[in-house]
Amino acid sequence: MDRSVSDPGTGTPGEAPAERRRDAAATRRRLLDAARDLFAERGYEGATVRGIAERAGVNQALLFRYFGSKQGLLAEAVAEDGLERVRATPPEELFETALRSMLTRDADGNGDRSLEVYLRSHSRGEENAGALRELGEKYQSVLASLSCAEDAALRADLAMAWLLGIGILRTVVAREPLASADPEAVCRLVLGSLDTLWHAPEK
Amino acid sequence: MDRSVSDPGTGTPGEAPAERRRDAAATRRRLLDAARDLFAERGYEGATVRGIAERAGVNQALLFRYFGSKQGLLAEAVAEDGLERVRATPPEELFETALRSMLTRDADGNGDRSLEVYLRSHSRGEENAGALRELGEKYQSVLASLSCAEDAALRADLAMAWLLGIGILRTVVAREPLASADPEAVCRLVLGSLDTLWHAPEK
DNA sequence: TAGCGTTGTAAGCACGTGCTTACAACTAGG
DNA sequence: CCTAGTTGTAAGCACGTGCTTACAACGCTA
Repeated sequence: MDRSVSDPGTGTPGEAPAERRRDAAATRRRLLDAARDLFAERGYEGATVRGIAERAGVNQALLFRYFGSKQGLLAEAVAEDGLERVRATPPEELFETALRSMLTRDADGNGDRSLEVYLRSHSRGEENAGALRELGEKYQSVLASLSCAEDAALRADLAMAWLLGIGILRTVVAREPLASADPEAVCRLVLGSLDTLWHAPEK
Repeated sequence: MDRSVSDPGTGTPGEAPAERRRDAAATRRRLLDAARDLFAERGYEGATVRGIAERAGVNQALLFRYFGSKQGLLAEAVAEDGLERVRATPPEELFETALRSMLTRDADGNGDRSLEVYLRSHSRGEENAGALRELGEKYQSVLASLSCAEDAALRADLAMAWLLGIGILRTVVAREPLASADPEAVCRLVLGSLDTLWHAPEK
């Protein structure tokens, strides 16, 4: 994983590690970034290895050299981006953070696309379910901690379902008025209803 | 399959139109049914024309004779099943009806799969978005009539998002405990939170 | 500078896909 | 019975896919 590179000699010895013409670590990164974007935009099946390699500006054979398979690439991309956010966000903020990332178009290009990747990569049977399973379970356990009801896990699933559904309607169906709605307005509506979900009596 | 044949000619002349050995209308039906099921189970891209024809017990060339293309088949299947339900269900019952159909495994085989088809057929760009657009808009306009807020359409989108998200988590991710949860318990939680959604103040 | 492992490249393989075509088998109308 | 149109069938085409392989270009080390 760490494939770190040392200073090639004549390059500036400072922080900027002087562009190399042949840099395995750099092409790995480019592939990872391109994969994350394309998986989010077109789904796992819709994103082709040729497309990913092209967006990364890299020969497609290198994709298989560094990640073994398309699934391997997905697994590494999800593990890197998705799990990182879940780990770094306080539980009580996770839902709203994820919701906002779903609602914010990637104007500058970088938001967290991990949930979009998640929801669009479950297509083919259970082939790559393994890679996504861990991310889903992380979300579930964190969200479940927000309700003290006995069926907290079920409520967490329902919350995540809403997250994914909103993602679908926005990014793949492009449904109006949701797609262009003010994120604040959506947050207000969703978070209000979610409060009811968390605190509803057990039976 | 069973393609049993009765005697043509001497058959019962009553209402039952005596099975014919070559029956265009019947094979159209079989194709339509098989398509609805497979689109729901594997998604539009995951369902192959060969798979559909096989499940229907029909030569795949006939699929193209009767429906022109895979997209034509999808359009007709969605129009027949999905639109019919929206038209036949009272507005105030539509959400719960759809939710229950999402939560009820097709033990006997026939439930309404139109929403599953909807959520799993938006994959490739906007190719077949046309066929699905009408169904989505129908749901939206009916659900929007349940709230008298100015942003009723947005709230309808959010409600439908929840529906689709629950479908994803249940049928494609197979997430526990949601997948095996008691439909009644899920309905109670979701409908309660949805009530908050419909009646939340505008700002 | 010579050698050698690492990085990048081009071409292609095997397979699955949606769809077409040429033809046989059946049915209905005369 | 004969003929014409309808229904069913088998084979295949063109293309896109994930993945492999054989090879060239490069850069570090000795």
